[in-house]
Amino acid sequence: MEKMRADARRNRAKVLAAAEEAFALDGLAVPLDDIARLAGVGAGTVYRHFPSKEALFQAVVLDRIQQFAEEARALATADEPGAVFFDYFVRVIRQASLNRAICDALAESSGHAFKAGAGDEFRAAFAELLARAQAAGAVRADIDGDDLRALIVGCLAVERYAPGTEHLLRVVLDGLRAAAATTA
Amino acid sequence: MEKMRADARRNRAKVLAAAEEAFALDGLAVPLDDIARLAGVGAGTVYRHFPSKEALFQAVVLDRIQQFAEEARALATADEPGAVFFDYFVRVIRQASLNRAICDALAESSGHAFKAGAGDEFRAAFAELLARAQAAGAVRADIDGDDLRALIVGCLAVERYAPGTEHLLRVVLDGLRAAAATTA
DNA sequence: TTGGAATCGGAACGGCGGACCCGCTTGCTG
DNA sequence: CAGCAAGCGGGTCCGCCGTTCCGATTCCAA
Repeated sequence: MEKMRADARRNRAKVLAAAEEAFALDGLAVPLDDIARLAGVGAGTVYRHFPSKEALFQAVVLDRIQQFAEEARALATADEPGAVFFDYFVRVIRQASLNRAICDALAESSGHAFKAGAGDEFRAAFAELLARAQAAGAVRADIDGDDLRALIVGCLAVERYAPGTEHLLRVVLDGLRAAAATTA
Repeated sequence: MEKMRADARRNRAKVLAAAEEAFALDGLAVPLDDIARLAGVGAGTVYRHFPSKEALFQAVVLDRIQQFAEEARALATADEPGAVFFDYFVRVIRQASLNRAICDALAESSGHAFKAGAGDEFRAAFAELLARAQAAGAVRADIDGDDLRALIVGCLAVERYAPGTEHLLRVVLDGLRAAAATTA
């Protein structure tokens, strides 16, 4: 990895940058040729550095997901766990709706996507925030980490279907605040 | 349409039945060849009866959507508008999560899908139920018919991502019940 | 029964997109 | 500076899918 030829390293970086941009805009749907063209290289060069389109995608989103997880861990000891939880939830939704790559990554059926476990890290860290908020009585109790992830996917679908409708996010947030017993 | 040859009419019916089954299972993603095979006819026969795959899809879902609209109109004069609204909402979600075709139909960016206006009929009828529930104070006021459709799409995304998690639907329902001012 | 037209069915076409390969280029090393 | 291996690129193959075409078949009416 370190003893690559200089031009190879340069091209690898160009491909990563182009992929980040292209995936952010159109998600996994972007053709690999477009990424190659944007990077100013041939498709073969992309395959020299990454075994498949999927691998390239994961290389692009992995550190962003880890960033999310890191951020969540840093917030795990904060005061006001309720406010912290909701702020974080909103931030994740906002980031993801600006970046189709994150969207697709979160929406992929859990399991085969991040074998490195970045997805699990994220879910675990988020679940910790959730548990604290629940302990503080700020979030209903009948929800767990997996539910949270599903809700995020749902919010992203709403955002994609009707962009710029932030008040719908509030519906979900209020639903999370509600006591479980409210339901008929 | 009436003076078709007997076998033609029979084949048309077989295609419609096969399409209904296949679309219900896999949505628009199902290859047209599969539908033809399931119907026991050739692809050419499908195209004799429907100008495109999209047209076939609409022929399949159109009357179901209209059925929804009809049902909503029938409920528009019922007592207890709040309960009626929530029941209807849940029923739509349930039906759609059992039928990928309805799912895809509702998720398609509004506009080019049902030029006959079945989609608009549905939205209008649902909006009427919504307005009555809001007038009765059972649903928050900062929501309109389009928001509702977006929420449905979101709920369907949740259901598809994590099947069988009905309690997440309750989160949204409780969010709809909540007064708008609850949000920080 | 039979002629011919409507219908059938699946082979063929075209476009798209992911993966691979091979002749040419380029940069490292001695 | 020269030689060679690593790297490059895009042309190519392959599979998938919507659509079209046409020879074979079936139905209807005279």
